[in-house]
Amino acid sequence: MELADSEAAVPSPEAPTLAESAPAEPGGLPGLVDQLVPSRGSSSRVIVHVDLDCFYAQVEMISHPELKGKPLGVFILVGVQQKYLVVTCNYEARELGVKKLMNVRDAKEKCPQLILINGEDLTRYREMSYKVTELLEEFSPIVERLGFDENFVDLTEMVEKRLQHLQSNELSAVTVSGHVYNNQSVNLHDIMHMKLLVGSQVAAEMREAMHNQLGLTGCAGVASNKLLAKLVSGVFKPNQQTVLLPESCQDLIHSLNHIKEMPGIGYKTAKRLEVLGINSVHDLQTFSSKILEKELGISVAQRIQKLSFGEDNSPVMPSGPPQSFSEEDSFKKCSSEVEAKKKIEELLASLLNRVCQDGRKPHTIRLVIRRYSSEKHYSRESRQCPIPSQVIQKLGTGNYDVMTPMVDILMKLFRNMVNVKMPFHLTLLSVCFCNLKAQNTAKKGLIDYYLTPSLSTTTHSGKRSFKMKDTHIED
DNA sequence: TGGGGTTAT
DNA sequence: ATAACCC
Repeated sequence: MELADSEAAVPSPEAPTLAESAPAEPGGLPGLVDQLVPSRGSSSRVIVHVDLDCFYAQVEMISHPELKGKPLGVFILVGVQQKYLVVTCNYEARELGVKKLMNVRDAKEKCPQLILINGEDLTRYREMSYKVTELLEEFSPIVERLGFDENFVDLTEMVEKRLQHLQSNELSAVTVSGHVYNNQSVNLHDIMHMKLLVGSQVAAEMREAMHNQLGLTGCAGVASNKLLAKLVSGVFKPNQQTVLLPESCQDLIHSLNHIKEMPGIGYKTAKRLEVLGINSVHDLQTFSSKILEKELGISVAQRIQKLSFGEDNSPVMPSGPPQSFSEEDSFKKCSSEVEAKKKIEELLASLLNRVCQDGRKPHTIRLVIRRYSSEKHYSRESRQCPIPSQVIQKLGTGNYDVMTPMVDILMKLFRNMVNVKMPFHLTLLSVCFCNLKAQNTAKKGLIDYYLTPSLSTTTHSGKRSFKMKDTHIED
């Protein structure tokens, strides 16, 4: 069976096969390779998904080495009922019956010796998370973050280079590192098999480096696209890795018990599919494309139906530095402007620290609220506006008071959303800095003006012209 | 269920 | 500005 990847069906001229790109000189890849290359031509990729084991718990065990070997849970305060939940725990705790998202009461009952750590402050988790990403970027710069504890890396180029440097007699000595999904046997004459095996070796090197340099363990999955790499990385846990060979692709996706388990099909889409009688991967594969497009729109329909076949042509997008910084606080009730201002000031203070460390400067600020509603309607409202250029410039520079003007702006945004003369009941406040730019203060506006006049935020006369989506803040 | 993030519309 | 997705 050919690789069930949509791009494989369309050989692209700019993506030469291994044979075409191999050096013609002796000692490169000799004639043997010609036999190895599939007649179709192939732009098949090798992707690894790296997934840290119970990340927060691992970070805590590094911070508190005396806790190693003991059952450990990380908890946060949640919900309108203000109860504590264990968001993650180490494997010692799991063996004693503690589960993720378990109420702290139940967890303590099951496991009285459980040690609990407050996981509210994400700072150390965030820092360690970026150390992992940076370590992976040393292998290949194409690294995409997914949350704090997962990364995708596109290994295609690396793997092809490694294969090219092998002598023909070494080719048959290539072995897999870790598990092969389904225990499928490897065909040493299949070029994609060889690429994936080399991918599994790189994955092992990555896990080894994470362990040696950062003291972290995790899983890895190697496959021909992101979807499959992610699905296969979870097959053997913890601290193990698995490679998927193309012939076992259908087995892997049919191992899902419900479409909701398919990454990319979230709560809403799953609910709408259920109404249509679609529950399993097979249901989705065989459902009428036309009807699905009518129900979900052509874009979502085509994307998720491809996912159901294990096809995913989405590229690994290098994440680079974060595109936004935000801090939230949720609570039972906030019903006065003074109270809101206090909370906003707290959020802002920590954000300013983070933004200062980053070095880049945010050009937009956003305030997010959630209003109390008896329905479970989980809906947030937000207002954003540009940060005045004078305030931006003072951002990194020590002790000028940047809090006051910022709080001022935020309170204007607040009053734009909330009629403070009427009673209100909020359950969440969040402040977000986005539209980050390398601090290039002087000429940037001018360049922007020439390149994209309609999007420029600064005119030569110095007046502001806001984008439509930014709310004007005036007195 | 929170406290983060991203992209698409 | 919101809604969907991910963790």
